[in-house]
Amino acid sequence: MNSQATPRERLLDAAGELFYRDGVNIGVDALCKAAGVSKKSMYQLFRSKDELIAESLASVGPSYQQALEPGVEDGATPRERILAVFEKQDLLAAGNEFFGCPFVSTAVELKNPEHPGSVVARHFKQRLTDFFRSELVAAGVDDPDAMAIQLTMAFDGASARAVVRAQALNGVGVRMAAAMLDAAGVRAAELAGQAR
Amino acid sequence: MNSQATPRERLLDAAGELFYRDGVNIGVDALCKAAGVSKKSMYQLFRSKDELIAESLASVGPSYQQALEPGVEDGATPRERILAVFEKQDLLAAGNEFFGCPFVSTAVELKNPEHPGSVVARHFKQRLTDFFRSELVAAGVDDPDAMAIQLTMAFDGASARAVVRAQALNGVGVRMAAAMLDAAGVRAAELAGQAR
DNA sequence: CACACTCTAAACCGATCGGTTTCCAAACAC
DNA sequence: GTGTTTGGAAACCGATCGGTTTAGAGTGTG
Repeated sequence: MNSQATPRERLLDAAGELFYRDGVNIGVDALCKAAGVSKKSMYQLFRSKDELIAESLASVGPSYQQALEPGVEDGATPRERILAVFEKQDLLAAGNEFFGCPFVSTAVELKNPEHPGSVVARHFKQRLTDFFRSELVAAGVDDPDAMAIQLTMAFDGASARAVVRAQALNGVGVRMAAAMLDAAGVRAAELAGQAR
Repeated sequence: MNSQATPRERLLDAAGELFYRDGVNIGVDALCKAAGVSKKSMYQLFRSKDELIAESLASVGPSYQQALEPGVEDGATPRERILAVFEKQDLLAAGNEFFGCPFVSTAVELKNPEHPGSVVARHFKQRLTDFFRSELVAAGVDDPDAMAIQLTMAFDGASARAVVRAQALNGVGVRMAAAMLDAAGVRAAELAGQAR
């Protein structure tokens, strides 16, 4: 295992997984047991369970983002780069370990928008919208702000569908995004922001 | 209050509200206290808390649906009837008592798709898709099934946005649905399934 | 060696969890 | 009147909640 990782790393890893899989209401005893860390250590490293929720969400955030967004070096078109996000979501949702977007799920479970975990969730959702927006600007669409918001909503709606139906998406998210890009004039053939 | 309602009705009402506002992890003690019903009565009326979750969700379902969907007698066009759903969602999300679609929230919190509450959630989400589909058929769109699914995802994505951002939607959901209808050729002027 | 530091294991705290039981008052039957 | 039923108040059950504390093993450093 990762027994040689520091207690903090083990806690953040276990928390990221268990809060996602079982919900934020899982007990700290089970959490510490899974992480192989004593409660004393946990409460030395984190002020409270709420803080651990927020920090673990912030720690899984970048990797979740990296799992969705294509790397900067990928020379694909904006359309392809945007659709790649929905294709990766399609893959994630097809697994039986999918419980929705961790940021949305956490915000939904916490209910309180001022909870530190909700603040982290808000931040990472904005980053996805920002990614869409920058690609849409490169594609030269008319209203990249509105379109980026709509793509984010399509993304979260697809997530919700996979959770509620407990089924794979089978491309419905990808096709929805593709239809939206079609309607906005972001064709497959055209290159990023360039004529011909 | 509704003290003259039966204990069952009081329980379902209180459960529908508290499970939504505080999450399904709220305790049965708090629930019974809010309903003015003893735990003994509750466990005579419902086999378990899980069953109460499912039955209360099923009991609020129709009213939530009725709050969103226009009545059958409303002589509006399919486009207007579909957009009316998003406009009512916009109103709901503007209130400070909005915590997302109760069906999606419950499914997300329960995690287990076989939980009776998850089954109820699945059922009511399908009914919204069915409503969209029947309107799209009336509007004569090419692929009403796919479009109904996409509108449902737009709806749930808008819900997620309102929750994560803890803000009103300010029409972003309505505009997204309108854009989708535009792209599908469901114009404001045309009447239901009739050539001019 | 002694000392300091970090860490786990586990007991402990009061509160609450889902669920059961006892007791008793009010409402009903006849 | 005497039953019977309904249902609320509250005690009770073992388990778990978030959080604190004690004890002691392990790992340095000097």
